[in-house]
Amino acid sequence: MSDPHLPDVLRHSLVHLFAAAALKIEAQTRRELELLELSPRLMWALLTLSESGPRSQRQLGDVLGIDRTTMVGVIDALEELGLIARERDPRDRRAWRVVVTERGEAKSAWAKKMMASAEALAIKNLTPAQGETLRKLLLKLVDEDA
Amino acid sequence: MSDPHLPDVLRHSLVHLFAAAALKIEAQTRRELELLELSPRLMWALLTLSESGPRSQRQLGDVLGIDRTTMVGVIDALEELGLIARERDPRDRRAWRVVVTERGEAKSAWAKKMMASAEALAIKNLTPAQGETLRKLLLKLVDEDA
DNA sequence: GATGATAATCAGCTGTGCTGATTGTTTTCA
DNA sequence: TGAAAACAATCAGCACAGCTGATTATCATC
Repeated sequence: MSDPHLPDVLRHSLVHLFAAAALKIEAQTRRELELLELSPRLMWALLTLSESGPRSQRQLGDVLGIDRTTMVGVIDALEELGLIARERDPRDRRAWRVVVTERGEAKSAWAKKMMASAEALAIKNLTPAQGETLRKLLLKLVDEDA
Repeated sequence: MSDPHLPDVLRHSLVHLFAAAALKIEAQTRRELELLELSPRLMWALLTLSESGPRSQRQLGDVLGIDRTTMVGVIDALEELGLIARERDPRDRRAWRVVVTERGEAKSAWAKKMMASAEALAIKNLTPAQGETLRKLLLKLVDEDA
């Protein structure tokens, strides 16, 4: 799904257009994330925790669509960076309560700003109005099924 | 990047919206491709060959963004299905000339129709006008850089 | 004609995600 | 109450995809 002379049937297909658009924004995001020393996945986990409050690893994985066994490593990494902490959940001592540290909250705030600016940069050849239209259409397309 | 209760910052982000939209259409496409007994990748290769004429494996890989060593297997698979044939290129006997067989052309025609119907189904909660707007915005977003 | 580049291929490395088993804890319900 | 089932987290090891590097045959250069 790349560039040089892909035939029009494919170049104009929605499958390709979405994939290419996603790629473009992800590339921009990834570049900025390197400055924050976070992988996209770590950022998603951190932001979700920061926005939705403490969760067990299992719950967080369900929300993010990450396998339970893979989640272990993600949380390990965030903990090593001092961005989250594992606390025993007193109401269910099988589970960890994953909480965001002060440092994690600060990083999360930065990440949110960074996402906004990366988006703006990635769609800069659209007018602001077009950008809004695009977002609205995508939300409608993605949100519900019929 | 999944569903149940992703926080709004992420749910409304373009990164997520594009990824989710791509996923939705890919799922639809993949379902229909199973009837054609093709993987997405094989379809892309076949359609590209059919649209753009015979190519060497290397050229085809460049167009599709597929590694030369991976390309070998793709062409093997298509050949086994009788959809393409390897001919020696008389002007450069190092390279294969990959040509689409009659059967491959027939399959390719089906695949094109299938793509159109999968797209239509995937965006059926948009009006036709909205669908066109979306495609136009995506093309503008993706095509050139500035 | 010798040197370096190029197309296709293959063996084997690497990274990512998963299955299945284990440990400790909770829930269920006989 | 206490035995059986369910469940959170973890780990070891498998499976798969994509790639690096080497090999063979051919071409281009000079």
